[in-house]
Amino acid sequence: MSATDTLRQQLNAGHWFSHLPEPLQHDLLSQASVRQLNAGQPLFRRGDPPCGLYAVLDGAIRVGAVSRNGKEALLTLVEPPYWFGEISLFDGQPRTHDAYAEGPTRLLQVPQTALLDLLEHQPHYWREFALLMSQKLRLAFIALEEMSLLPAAPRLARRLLLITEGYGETGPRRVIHLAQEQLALMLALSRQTTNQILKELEARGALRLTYGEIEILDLDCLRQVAQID
Amino acid sequence: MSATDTLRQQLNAGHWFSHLPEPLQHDLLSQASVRQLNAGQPLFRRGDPPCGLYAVLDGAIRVGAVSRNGKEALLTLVEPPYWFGEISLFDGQPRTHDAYAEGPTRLLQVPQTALLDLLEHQPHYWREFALLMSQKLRLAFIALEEMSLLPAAPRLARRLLLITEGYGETGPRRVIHLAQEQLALMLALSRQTTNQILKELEARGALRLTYGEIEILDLDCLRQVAQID
DNA sequence: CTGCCTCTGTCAGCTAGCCGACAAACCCAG
DNA sequence: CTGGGTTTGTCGGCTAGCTGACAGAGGCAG
Repeated sequence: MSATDTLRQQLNAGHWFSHLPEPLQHDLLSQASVRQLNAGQPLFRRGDPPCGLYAVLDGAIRVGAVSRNGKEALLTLVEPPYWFGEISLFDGQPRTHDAYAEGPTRLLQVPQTALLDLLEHQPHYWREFALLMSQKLRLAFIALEEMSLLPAAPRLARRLLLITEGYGETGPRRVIHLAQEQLALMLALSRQTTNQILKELEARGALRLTYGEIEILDLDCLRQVAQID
Repeated sequence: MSATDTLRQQLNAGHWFSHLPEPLQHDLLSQASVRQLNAGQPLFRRGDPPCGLYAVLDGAIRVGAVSRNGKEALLTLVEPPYWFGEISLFDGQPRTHDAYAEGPTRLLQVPQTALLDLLEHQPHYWREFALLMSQKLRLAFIALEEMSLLPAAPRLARRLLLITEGYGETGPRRVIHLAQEQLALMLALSRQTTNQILKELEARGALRLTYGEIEILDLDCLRQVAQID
């Protein structure tokens, strides 16, 4: 099997890519190059000019921002085989977030110019890329709403459900590899509060906590907490 | 001057529409119809099927959602000449929010089918509509981040700045017609806290409060509070 | 095996912002 | 100009979640 075939197989695990028209899949792969990042290495920062579209192949990318008083907000942890970086493709404006590697990470990059060339000749593909944006906009709206309407516990439960389902992109994952601190940053909670809620969920049998990992045991229990507690 | 010319003039006050290619402006207007809503009348609800793209001509549309325990989150108040409703155009999925008229409201509606027909023949226009989405995604990201990183006062100040600048779509407005309760719902603050912060800003001379209105007096003062307080 | 670093678990304060309550001001329809 | 609905202004008490601190446990490099 060729290297490209391996890539394609890996990427097909994600809904977005696997539902693209075959010619577009081919074009994307033929323009893409693989990049390797070391742990903690930055990919881009807020304010950087557009540099293209990315897919995570191995490892993970932290997408977030740091306020000037040092507090960090983690928007999300992008895991294989999720695509990201499309906003700047559309409006040509600078990056909205910092992105850096969480652990050693392998990425696929499709450069901005190659994409724009492709779209010049195949303008109907704009819609496919916009689909990526619509997914994220829906997720952002949900997050925004939960932030104002829900207390900590159900919010955390919902996020865990989203993560196990790969944010709707992939099949379910039972084990989430994620430090509690990271989860806290995503939910705008303190590490301590996060730990307390997780412990409570563990006591209820919804999940099991181990070092650097959360294992989901009982989806229904989690859903119950996620509704209105 | 014809009715269509009046419309066009009104819509050209917004950046998005005024920067569209002239033929697209024409097509949009020729497919559009004007709708009148009474105060409080719903336009669509969360979960409704796609029904097209809208522009506010007069009045305003409340976009938000109500949780099952009755708490309300107001995402935004859409004012002339802002366009909205484009997510469902791209993914064909149900509406993400409830939308209803705040006071008597005049809308322009371009039906979903007409848009899809148009885009069938002019696929490069997909990008123009995606631009609307990218604006909203950027705003949503900013809101999410501020929610987790900033305390109440600077968050409120920033929102006021955004509103006076028409969220980047129009020129500045000195007087904001908005009840404090609405503002509170947008910021996920209580009405009382919102009032307290506004009073403080008034004492500093940043603004003046009257019944149902906020008049911005000193942008620099507001910016200062908006940074890190 | 050892030492160091990261991550988890758990305290005991503390405080920002919530909630309920109520009075005053404003607006508008009859 | 009157009366009822809406919006603003302001209290005081309450509590969810933050902060800081520290001990223990797991992982890993040498």
